This record gives sequence, structure tokens and C-alpha cells, in this order.
Amino acid sequence: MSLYDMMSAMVIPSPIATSPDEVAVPRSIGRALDLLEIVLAEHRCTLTRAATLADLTPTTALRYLRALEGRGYLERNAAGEYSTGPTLLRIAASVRSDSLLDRLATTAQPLLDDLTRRTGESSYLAVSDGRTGTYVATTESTRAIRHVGWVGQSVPLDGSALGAALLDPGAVVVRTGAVEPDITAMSRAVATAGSLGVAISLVGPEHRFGDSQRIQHELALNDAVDELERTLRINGEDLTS
Amino acid sequence: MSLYDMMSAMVIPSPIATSPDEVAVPRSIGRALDLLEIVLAEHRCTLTRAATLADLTPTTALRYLRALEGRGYLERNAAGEYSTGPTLLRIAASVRSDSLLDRLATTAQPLLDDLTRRTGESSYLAVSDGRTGTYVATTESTRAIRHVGWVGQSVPLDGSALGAALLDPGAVVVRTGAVEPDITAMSRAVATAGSLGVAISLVGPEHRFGDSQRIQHELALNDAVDELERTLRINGEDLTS
DNA sequence: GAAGTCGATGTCATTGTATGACATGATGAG
DNA sequence: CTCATCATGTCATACAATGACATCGACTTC
Repeated sequence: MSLYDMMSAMVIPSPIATSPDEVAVPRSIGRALDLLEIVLAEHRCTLTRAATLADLTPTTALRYLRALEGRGYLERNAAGEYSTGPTLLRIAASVRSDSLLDRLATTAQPLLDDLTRRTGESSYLAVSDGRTGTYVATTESTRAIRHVGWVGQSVPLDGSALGAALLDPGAVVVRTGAVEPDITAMSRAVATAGSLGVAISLVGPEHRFGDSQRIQHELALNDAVDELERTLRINGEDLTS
Repeated sequence: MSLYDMMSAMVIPSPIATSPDEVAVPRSIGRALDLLEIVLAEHRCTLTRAATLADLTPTTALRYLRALEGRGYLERNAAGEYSTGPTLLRIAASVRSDSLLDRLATTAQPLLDDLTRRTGESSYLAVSDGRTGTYVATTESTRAIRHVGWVGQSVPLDGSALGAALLDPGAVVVRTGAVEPDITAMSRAVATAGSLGVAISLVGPEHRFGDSQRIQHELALNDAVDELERTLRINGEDLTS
């Protein structure tokens, strides 16, 4: 199973329309949103794959995907693959201009750069909705052996360094093999008001996160997060709960 | 009727779940998406207002709004108002990092600044999905009498300068009173591949768009759009159809 | 205090809309 | 050519979506 398949298998939301401890979601709504999230997680997705991942018949999935396409949330290319549609892009732009998202990656990018320079590892900025984290910015390590490829990808929070860090604000969390074998991620959450989680992760091969480097990595990560919080606060964003 | 009410009344999607010349959207899906778009257009919205605008009973609207909240697309504050939720923020960040949206506003902002400096009027960057345009960035005029308040707002494309410009790439379109009385908008589309429409608009009081200023405004607008296209193309974005 | 209004929420009988079994068509590989 | 796979359409049916109605809570007015 390739990395991409592993990632895909792991981020696909459960096809259960109703979370056991949450509100009853009308079945059809749950299904449509499942399909939307599947396509977005896959980036490009055929009808059959979406139907399989959503555990729906092709007929039912086609109906929902067509509906989402008709409303502009998805679009379909000549090869029959669904991907992000114009309405979702417009909404994303609108939402972006309304929130800290507008400044977040811009503000964080130089800090990611600095973190990578100090540690020699790849650094990532992640946002999270409580179930899924999405890596939205990165600075890659310049080493010959480096971690690449997570930007734009979503990971489940369960079991990951990112998830643990978001649950324990202020703590630096280290996990190995949670998302990829032999890969160590070190994460710390950024203090934010509101429901959007934000974190910075440092990611690299396990053997480069031994005890001696770890202290240094942790220092650098803490500096980056502290600086991001400071910069966003200075810019008028109230980050403290 | 205040400006805000006018804007809201004009951008609310028709509650008809099936567009007459498009795919059949399952009724429940159409309703849920209508409500989502209503809340996003309103920015903050109570159950009763959303139900009224969507032409649904409060009970039905509550059910859908709760579903969208449960899935993270909306959230609800202590005052009972719905607004953008964490999953939508995460998706927006993810979508942003995948597309030209990532660079668009950053690249356009200095051009908006320049356009406003040259013309003395407020300039706006808009994105569109073909039905609705959303203003996502602005530079305000520094004059005592200036146009303000459109950033983050959505406008229907029908009848507006923005809509006409998007339908006629390369043309500079002028409209007065389409969105607000006595306000003139001058728009030109930015050439983009894909389904997302992008345009720059210059907006100000009608009396400042007379024949003599108009030529100058048009020149400046064309320069801004040409430069944005050039910059995006240089940055690797294929804009030409 | 009582009465009224409004918004939010819950219940339940009903029906119409969502659904999937099945069929068909198109395409590509061997 | 056959076969497999993917996409799409049809239609009978049953169950999930729905709204009429009731209840509750908060607030305002008299």
C-alpha cells in the first residue's frame, strides 16, 4: 500500500451519519457531507472510489455527487474525476478573509522557515476542526533525507502527535509511526480562541529525533510557537482562551 | 432598509432546491446547502432568521442547522447565532493551500493599493462561482466620501458590473445603482483557467465616475488587472484558457 | 404580579422523497 | 471477439424527512 493509499484510508470519515454522542444528522445530509469530505481529502476522486469509500451504491453516490457539483461545491473533469468546485473556492476565500486564516499562514511561514533552518527538519503548520487535522503550510528540510508531502493532506487526530498536542495546549508531544512508519512528529498547539485548532509540527526520520537532538528540536519548536502567538496577538488576534 | 439588510436580501439563494436547467438536487441536500449559504452570507444568523430566509419551518431548519453544526460546518454561540464552524475553516485552509487562492489576495493587495492611489476610489478583489461574487480584499479610498463595507460581502452576479465583467473577459464594465443606489462600480475580470471567477472592481460615488475621470479610472483598472495576470503567470499559475 | 410575544425545541403521524436492485451503455484490455 | 469495470438510468417501495402542533423559557408590557 502506497503512502497515498495509507493516507487516504486513514482520513476517510466513518460513513456513519450519526456520531454516537452527538446530534442526529439526517442520513442524506450525512452522506452528502461524507462524500464531500472524501473528495476533498482525495483531491481528485472518481465516482466508484467515492462510492466505495462512503459505503454507498454507485447510484446513490452519483446522485449526491451530482448535487454537490450542481451547487458548485465539486466539479468534474473530462476524466470523470470530482474535485473542489467554484462555490467551495468562493466560500473558502470568503471565510478566509473573515478570520485569522487570512493571516495565519502568511504570519507562520517565516517562522516555519526559521524552525527548519534551526533543526534541519521539515516543519508544518496544521489546522484542525477537532476530528481531522490538515497541514496547510510547510518548509521542507534541505537534507538529502527529508520528510515531504504532507501539505494539503489531512490526518485523523487520534493517535497522532498533532492530536495529542491539540488536546494538551502548551505541551510538546512526540510520536513515532502514528501516521507513517519510522517517522517522528513533534507537535505543539498554538493558543487560539474559537474552535479552530492550530499547531506547528516538526517531522523527520525517527533516528534524527534521539535524545540529544530532541532537546534542541523542542526548544526551537517552542520558540516558533511562542513567536507565532506573539505575532498574531500583536496583529490584533485574541488567541488566549 | 439598511445597507446590510439590502445586501442580505439580495444574496440569499433561492430556496428552490432544483435549478430549472440543472441537475436534480435531492430536496434535503438543497435545503441544507441553502441554509449553509444563508448563514455564511449573513456571517451570524439566528435559527428563526435562517428558517425565514430559507422558507422552511423552524423545526426543519433547526434539524439541518444542528446537523451542519454537528459536522463542524457551522457553530453556534451563546446567543444562539450560527456562524462558520471549524470544519469549514479547516476545509477553507486546505482548499486555500491547494489553489491559486493561496496567492491571489497576497499578490493582488499591492495592486489594489496602487489602483486606489491612482484613482482615489476604493478598489476590491472579488471571486465568483458563477452565481455569486464575494469581495475578499480591498483598499479603501482615503477621501472623506468613500465607499466602504463590501469586503466579505456577497453579491449576485445578475445585473452587477462584476457579473457583466466576468461574462465578458477583457472588457471594462461600468454599472451604477446595481448593488447600491448612487454607487458606481467599474469591473474587469482577471483571466483564469478553471471555474473560479476573479475580478477587480473600482467603486465610488456616481458623480466621481463622470466622463473625464472615467478614462483615467479605466486605464488604471486595466493596468491593475494586466499586472495581476502577469504576476500570477510569472508565479506559475496558468491563467489563460 | 399576570399576560402576551417570540424564539427555540420536542413529538409523532404521515407521506413523498430517498433509495438500491437491476438493467443498460460505453470503454478498455486481452 | 469476450470480459471487466465504470458510469448512468429506471422504478417500485419503504423508511426517513417533514411539518402541524405543543411545550418551554426568556423577555417585555401593563
